Amino acid sequence: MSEDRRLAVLRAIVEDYVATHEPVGSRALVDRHHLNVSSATVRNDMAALEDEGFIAQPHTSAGRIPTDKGYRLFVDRLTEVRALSTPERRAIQNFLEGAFDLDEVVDRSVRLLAQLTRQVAVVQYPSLPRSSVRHVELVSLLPTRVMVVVIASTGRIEQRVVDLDTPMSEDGLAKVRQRINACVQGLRMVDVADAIAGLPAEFAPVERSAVIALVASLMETVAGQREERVVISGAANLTRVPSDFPLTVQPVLEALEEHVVLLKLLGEVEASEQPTVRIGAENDVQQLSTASIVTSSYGGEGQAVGNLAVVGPTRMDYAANMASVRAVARYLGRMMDAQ
Amino acid sequence: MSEDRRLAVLRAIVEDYVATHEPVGSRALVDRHHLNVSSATVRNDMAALEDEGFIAQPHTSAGRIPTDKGYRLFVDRLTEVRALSTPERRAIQNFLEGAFDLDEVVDRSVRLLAQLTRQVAVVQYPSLPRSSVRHVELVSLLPTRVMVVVIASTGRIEQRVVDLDTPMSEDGLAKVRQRINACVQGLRMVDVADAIAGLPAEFAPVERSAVIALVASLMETVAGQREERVVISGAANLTRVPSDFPLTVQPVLEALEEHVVLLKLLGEVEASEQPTVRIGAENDVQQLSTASIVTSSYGGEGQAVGNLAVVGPTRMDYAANMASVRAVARYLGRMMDAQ
DNA sequence: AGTTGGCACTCAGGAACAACAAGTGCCAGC
DNA sequence: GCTGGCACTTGTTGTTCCTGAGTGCCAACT
Repeated sequence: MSEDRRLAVLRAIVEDYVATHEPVGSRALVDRHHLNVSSATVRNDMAALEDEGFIAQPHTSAGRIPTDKGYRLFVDRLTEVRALSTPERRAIQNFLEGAFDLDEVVDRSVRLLAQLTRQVAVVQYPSLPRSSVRHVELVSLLPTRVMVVVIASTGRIEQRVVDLDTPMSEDGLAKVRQRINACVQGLRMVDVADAIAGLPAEFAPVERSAVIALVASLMETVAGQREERVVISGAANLTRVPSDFPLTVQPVLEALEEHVVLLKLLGEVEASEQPTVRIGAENDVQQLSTASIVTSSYGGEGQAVGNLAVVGPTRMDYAANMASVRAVARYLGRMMDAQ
Repeated sequence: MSEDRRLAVLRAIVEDYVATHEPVGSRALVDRHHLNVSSATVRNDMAALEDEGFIAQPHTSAGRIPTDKGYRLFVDRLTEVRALSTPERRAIQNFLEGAFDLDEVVDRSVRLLAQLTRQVAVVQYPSLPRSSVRHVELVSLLPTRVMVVVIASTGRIEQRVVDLDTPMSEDGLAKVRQRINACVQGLRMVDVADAIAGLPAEFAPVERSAVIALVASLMETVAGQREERVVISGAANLTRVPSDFPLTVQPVLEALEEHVVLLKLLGEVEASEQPTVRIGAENDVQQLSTASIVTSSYGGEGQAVGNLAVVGPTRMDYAANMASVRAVARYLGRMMDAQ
């Protein structure tokens, strides 16, 4: 009993099941794939695969379906992430390049990804702490009220209003603005706090308390206390599945509406630029134990600034989805630089 | 045959059907509501209501369900928008006031609305053309590249990058910034274009082309060519309906993902601060012909700057949803001012 | 006229049952 | 180690029959 053929059988089962969404039997298998053996032989292999836990039977007289473990083996050993075709890449690029600002880039990316994969797509905004400062702006709203605006290298804009206890003139504000920018421009967000900590000392005592307030507010902003933002698209794709999945569509949708859950989902995999796959119960979000997630980070110049993902049933086309995720992540990273 | 009783019967049918999601028969009706007549009498009334098109039978031997026309009559003549209870209002206010910036206000509003109504909620960002200018900022990225940032009175921030054909110094930029703000601060967006059209003429010829580019970019920004933004929440609520609705959940979800459709939906009703209801086929979006929409505009000081809506099956609790929509619209409008 | 009890009629939904088809496990033989 | 054959299991499909909720209509009552 050759080990190779057993793997080939597993691959065939996964492929067929993904295509048809129906348990696949030994007969159908030999018909559709040119394994040059009889159905009885395949049956023996299947029995072995079942013993090892790679496939399972929904009920005694039905075909087999892959288990999570089976998908895992499939992804690890039997899948090549194939590159997208040139026209496909062109389409992606054209679509993303039409965007004007960050909101639009992110919005288009997530929709594109949902469309390419026909699954639910999730894209995280560039994480503030992981990007750098392009410019800090101080806008005087009232003599004692200033809006602090931070423009990140990724194009993301963060703002916050501060009330000062002593009024500050436009000129004074200009001076502070100038000093702050001199200190922090180009710095990574995480380094900003240290860089400006000493600033208030430079100023005359009458201005100092106001400067302290401004600096504090800036620190808060770059600390990114505020929850990271994520957007999702393609929820409708969840409903487009045959009919037994609908039962599980509600918990999945609910989970996806919880930004906390989403961020956890995206956050777990810090590292790789290569797409990562988590299958069924492998991901810790209980409600998503019937779903698989393909994640990747994105970012310009090898520096990851955010993550994106595709969520779908475990019976998804892993190869295609990994390819799409990788492609969108790359172009998105490139856009971050270009902005 | 009293006209009043016929209306009472219709009301009872709507209420029961909304509660149970099952066709309601004459027997059940007299049991649950204290109409002091026999089921035979109610049957006569029902036959009349059916002739007039207010109710219908799914099949011969079943109870009646309201038609769109029936819901319409119910909403117009039989519904009082009851105010929310004080604790409810308090909860809303507390929840919304915790928000830091516009994104968070909008995000919280839409989630709140979805939670209150247990339907899908949609909130449009404050429309740029309908709000006014708080501040314009010009940020020099390179000598020949400037980011134009417009901060609206609602807290919304819009940005755009311009390439200049002649470089511009920081000082020059400061002068332009100062002049622009002097012209446009506090103006309504629609009036901005006129106000700055004459500006380039004030500047020396060497600077003029750059100023023209900046002014043009600012005009584009306030024109709001860029599509209006909307956010939705509560998609999971669509799946929480009994079981015959699932068939229609997909087109609804799809429609909701199309921002164009959403904006159309929200845009149709310009006017009233009072919640407006569109029932089933009354709204022109074909995919939503099995859904009802409760819309309202919101805005500070009687000035509408955006719309929000709740989308659900025609068999929704209109009174409650109208109350929630109105309440959230009010608080949201108040937040716009406060920011 | 308006209301009511009574009654025959309709029809969706469920239960019970048979026939069927797909698929399996296992075994003897090549 | 592979294969054909065969008995066995079980979900699916279709049929029939029954039940109950609900109706429409009519004759009688107020």
